Amino acid sequence: MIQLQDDELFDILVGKISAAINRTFLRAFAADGIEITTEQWSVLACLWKKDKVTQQTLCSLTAKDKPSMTRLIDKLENRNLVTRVSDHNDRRINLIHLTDSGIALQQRATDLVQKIATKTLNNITENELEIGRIMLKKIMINLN
Amino acid sequence: MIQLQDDELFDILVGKISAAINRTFLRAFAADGIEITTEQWSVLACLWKKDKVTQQTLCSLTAKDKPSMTRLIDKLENRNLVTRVSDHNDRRINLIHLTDSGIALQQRATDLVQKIATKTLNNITENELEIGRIMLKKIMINLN
DNA sequence: TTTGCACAATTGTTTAAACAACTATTAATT
DNA sequence: AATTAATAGTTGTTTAAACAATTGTGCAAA
Repeated sequence: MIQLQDDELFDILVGKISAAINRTFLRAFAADGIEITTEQWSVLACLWKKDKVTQQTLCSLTAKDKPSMTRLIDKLENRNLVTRVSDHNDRRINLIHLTDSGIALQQRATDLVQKIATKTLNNITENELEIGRIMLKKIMINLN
Repeated sequence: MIQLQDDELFDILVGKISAAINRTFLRAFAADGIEITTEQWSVLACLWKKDKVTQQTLCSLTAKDKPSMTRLIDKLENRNLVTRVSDHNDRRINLIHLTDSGIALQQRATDLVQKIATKTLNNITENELEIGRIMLKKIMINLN
């Protein structure tokens, strides 16, 4: 029998960890004058890796639904970080392109995230990290 | 240098795991005719462990802020699962009491959560679970 | 061809969450 | 005793997220 209350899995479960990470992110970004939310960052992070993809692709990568993505892209477009470019072959599709500002943001944001990650993972051994990742991966698989 | 993108820590980070758990919970509860949200359950779970505590205590236990807790308690009170009882010694304080319905719900909800937990943790070894918990605990500490 | 189905994205609506500001009560300080 | 500070809880407002329903486009079978 698995003991759930009072432990760290419970914390995941009730979203404590992701909420804490979210807060940390927002504050760190704001402190650095980068005015984007964690969600917006997660989309940008996908684009920095691979640009000019459909909104649907971004949905899959970030596990958000389509309406959420539409509004996330709206905000990123308002801040002039991305643009919607209609696909010539299939007019249903918007390809999301990074703007120059969007591209320019990558280095600063990545540095900042790296700094947060380092702090967040402080004092965790290689082994713990590896096994922990395996556990999380299995959890994700079991949830689908 | 820690590789963040494309892995399971990234999934925590962007809230994928807690969102997935949240969805699973909501659906399982709804399917069983239990009309409470994951957040409401997390408060009830605290109360089933220790009843008649302040809202502030529940805030700490669930890592939510006071306004969120006020509204959570409002909903639980509307569904007749808890009541606010003013403390005689300190009238600022509400002690949150489980009602009979609130107490009665415990067994069903706990069974259901146990079932979800078992499914979610399927195929994860004792060792992975233990090390994973250590990792998550350290992450929580580092975030505070 | 046209009818139906599938897909990409959007809009509408409800519900939750976060931050700030406020009220009421108690404790501390002078 | 009077004033100030601190604590518990609430309310107001903004912002995000989830679900359902809709629009527009492309594809495939009758």
